[in-house]
Amino acid sequence: MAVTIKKIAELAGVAPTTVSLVLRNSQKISEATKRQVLRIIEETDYYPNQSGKTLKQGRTDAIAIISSYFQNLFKMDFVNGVEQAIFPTKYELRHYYAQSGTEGNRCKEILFGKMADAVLAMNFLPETEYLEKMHKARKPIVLVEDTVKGFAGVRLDNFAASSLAVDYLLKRGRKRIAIILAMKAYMGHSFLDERLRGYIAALRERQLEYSEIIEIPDYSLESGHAIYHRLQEKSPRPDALYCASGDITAAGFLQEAIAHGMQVPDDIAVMGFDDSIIAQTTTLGLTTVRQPVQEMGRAAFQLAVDMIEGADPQASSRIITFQPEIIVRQSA
Amino acid sequence: MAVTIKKIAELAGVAPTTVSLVLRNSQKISEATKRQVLRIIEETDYYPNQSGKTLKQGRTDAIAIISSYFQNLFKMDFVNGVEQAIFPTKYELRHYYAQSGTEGNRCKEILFGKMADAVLAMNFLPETEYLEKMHKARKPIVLVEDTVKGFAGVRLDNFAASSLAVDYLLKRGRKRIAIILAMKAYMGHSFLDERLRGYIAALRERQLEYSEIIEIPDYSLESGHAIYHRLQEKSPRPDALYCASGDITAAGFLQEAIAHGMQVPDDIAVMGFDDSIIAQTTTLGLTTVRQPVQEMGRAAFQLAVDMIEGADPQASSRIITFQPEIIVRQSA
DNA sequence: TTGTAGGCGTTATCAA
DNA sequence: TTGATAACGCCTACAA
Repeated sequence: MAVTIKKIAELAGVAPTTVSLVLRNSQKISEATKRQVLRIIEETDYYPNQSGKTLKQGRTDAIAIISSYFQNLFKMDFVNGVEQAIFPTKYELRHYYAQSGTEGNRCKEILFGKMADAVLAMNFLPETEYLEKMHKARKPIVLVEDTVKGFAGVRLDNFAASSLAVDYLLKRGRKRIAIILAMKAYMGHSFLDERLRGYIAALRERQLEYSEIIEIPDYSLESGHAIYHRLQEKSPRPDALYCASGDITAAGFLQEAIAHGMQVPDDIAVMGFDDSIIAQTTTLGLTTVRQPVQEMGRAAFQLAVDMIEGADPQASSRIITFQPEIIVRQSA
Repeated sequence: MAVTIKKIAELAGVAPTTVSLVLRNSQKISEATKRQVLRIIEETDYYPNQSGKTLKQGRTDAIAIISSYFQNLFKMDFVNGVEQAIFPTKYELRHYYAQSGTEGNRCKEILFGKMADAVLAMNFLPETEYLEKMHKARKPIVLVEDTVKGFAGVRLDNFAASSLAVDYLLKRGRKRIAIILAMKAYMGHSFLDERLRGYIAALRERQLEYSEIIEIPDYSLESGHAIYHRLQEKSPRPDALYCASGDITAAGFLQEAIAHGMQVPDDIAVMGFDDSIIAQTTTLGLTTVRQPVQEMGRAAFQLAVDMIEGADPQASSRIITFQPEIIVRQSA
């Protein structure tokens, strides 16, 4: 049998209430009693049972992060940010995986089943109907990357990101800029559509005629390799590659292009997206569009807390937009 | 007020017990009643409160992962493995951060406070006294990377890893092999000591006279850059670098060395450690010593479950050792 | 300053 | 096949 508050009370010759108050360092308890009780607690390795507490208080002091993939670099950086922010607080982080398509249901399970006080929804977009229901039930949910007007979320200004990238490449004297997109763009991820629209708008604004959209199946290294071969079909060939599909694909392209004797950036300039650790460690430094992912994680956590604690009635519909930034290295 | 099992019972015109049985799909309940109850559950968005369940059952069905850093690539891959293994089970994963030095206490808090049924202890080594106490209390704890005889853990055969690396480099005709180590090696991480001992033993066995230990403060990219400059002081210079400090430092060295016109691997061969995503994405492919980190994560989870469920009395002292493997790319 | 009592939502036991 | 009751460990009134 585990040590409970009752046993501590018994051993210390006080009532359970007293122990409870001591644990929360109440002013109402005399120093002598406190010392006595704390000694017993120390000796018996007593730690309060969290379920009892949770059940009574009706809250878990936990934040859930739900995603339909296990781990990738974006998530790693994001979680890193969340953990930094969460550590000094009373909250803890719980990770839940949800198979693609079942995420909305998982959210309900977690929030209604009191498995967490708030949810950070990564990389998927629950139907608006769901979101409405959550709002009505006052269940805090923060959307990450893909956001919906009227619901809390953190996002990058992906439109601006593409403008930045195009402008930078033009300034570097490039004339034929191709954009690389992962197919997923067409599977309901509005933030990827936004990158495409930003690219098109930027070209139009600058009155450029050349445009080229290269689609790859996913944002893997292999898809990056494939870009090199896809390029051989194109005429005229682009002189710059804007890998809106992420740093990994850019790194993959670099490997294949350089292995085939291409000069980067002279023959072709290459820009990545994200500024993940990959962009920092490619042998030829990768110029990239940076998203402040850790900050986004911290902000998402803060937003969740604001919703939980209800301090700020605006929080539940606040969308925090982060600005991208070009990190210049050698590849462009 | 949230929907509870009582309310469902009331709406369905049955007793709470019945609802509980329906939820667990008991054979004892008639199909008609089941259907009726399930309809109500569906309609009301009822999900069982986990704290109630936990409190009653005395278990959380959660596994905790505790570490004294937020996220890095090893942890990312490891967690990935754990999540793959955990998903199809009833368990869930909770992440806890513990400030360096406070990890043991955090373990107690988590296990005695019923915050999780088992702990995966990453990257730190609780004192043996602590471990004994946990054993006595039958609290499952699995050590990751650094293990202690008599207590459950997963580890890499780091000694063999160094032998493999040295042998590979010798076979490639290298004569002067230096090992790179992060200072942390001397802060109580036996698995890093083991890499050093493996290196020394391998050199001795092959009767090589040259040996060189280069210490860097940490396993960051910048420390990798610094290696290049440290090399300038050495005479004779090594013709091979075994970065036991990890892929990131190897990638850093590659950047700096190539930027300064060195030829890799002709002037100097470079081997990384881990085979993280970094090793795959350096522009010049990084030859490296692979640890099967995801498998280690899966194994750690399984070991934890075996301990929780008590199916295998040996589990609580089982150490699972994984074998390293050389992944050949271009840098060595 | 400390103690008593009741209930949070669930499940296990036993009875019907 | 279903229902009543008690209990898990804690916290919050309220009483002493």
